[in-house]
Amino acid sequence: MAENDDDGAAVEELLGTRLGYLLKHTQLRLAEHAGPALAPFGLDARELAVLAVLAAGRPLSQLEAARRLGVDRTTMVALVDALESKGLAERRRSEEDRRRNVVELTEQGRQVRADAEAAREAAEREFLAPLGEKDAARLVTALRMLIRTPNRH
Amino acid sequence: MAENDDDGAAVEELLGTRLGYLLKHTQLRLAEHAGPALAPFGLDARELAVLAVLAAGRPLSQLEAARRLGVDRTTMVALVDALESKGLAERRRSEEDRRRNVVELTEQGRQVRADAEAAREAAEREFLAPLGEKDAARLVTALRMLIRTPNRH
DNA sequence: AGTTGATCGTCAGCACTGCTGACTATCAGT
DNA sequence: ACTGATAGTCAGCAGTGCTGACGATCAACT
Repeated sequence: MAENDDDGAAVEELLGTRLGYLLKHTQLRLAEHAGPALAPFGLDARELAVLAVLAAGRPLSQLEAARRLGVDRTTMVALVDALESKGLAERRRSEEDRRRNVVELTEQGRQVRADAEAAREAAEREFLAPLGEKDAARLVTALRMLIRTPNRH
Repeated sequence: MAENDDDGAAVEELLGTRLGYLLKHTQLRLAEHAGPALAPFGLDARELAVLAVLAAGRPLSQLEAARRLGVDRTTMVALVDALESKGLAERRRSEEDRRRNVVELTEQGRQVRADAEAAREAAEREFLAPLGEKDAARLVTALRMLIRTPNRH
């Protein structure tokens, strides 16, 4: 082959410092890893995140849940649709403000959430394992900081 | 407001350990930051990555370029279309293997690539600044390792 | 009461990305 | 010449994320 040895190394050097590339492919790898872990529960990561937000405190309206997840309110419609059709959550008209749909987990939803969360955590730990505990923690901290830091244009 | 103080803190604790959430939102923040930096060149990050791969070594076929970037070959068609229409790259039928389109940068392409790369690097440095040099380097190393590590299912 | 402006949920529709499948042209081996 | 594989192209589909519109509802003001 004319394909010499530069393939791996060159790509490494070219793209290995591109933050966008690194983030994107890390995400892809994580999805490959975590997807199968959640499949048995009939959930994907986004749906599980919604369950987690709903299970956290007092019942939330769709918009509140959307804001906490950083998704659009129109996206949340489909998300809640999915959870409702799976019997994991229920919409209920708010009595105080009848514009709002209060979304609450069903008993099954609570159960599935707990089990799926455990599976997700295990999958993430496994995914991060090659870094070692200290570096894994540093990675999480770093990402959190980058997200929180306001954009100074 | 009934919205108490739990908002920020609760989300932090709930989602701040979700690797998928962190990666996704870090990417969003980066895009917000780097997008404007590349806009003056009429490029987005993906197109610039293609330019970088093409400028790296000997001329590549579309498929080779696609493989190095980790994109689909059908996606590369549109990517090269865009670069060609901007006068930054040119397709040329390979003489050795007439199935292949060798893609080469134009002089303008080389120029734009160099300038845009500098802008991208500056934007990324700025984006990573809150971490400090050491932690920024650690982040890059960690992501690289996660990508390279084979998925052990 | 009536009016106005905002908010929440919903839907239709658009854009972008990433894929599959089919097709043509070409190559390599038989 | 025949076969199987490969490169590029295109049409089409699915997922995601948005905008714009709409009806219902609320809050404030007249």
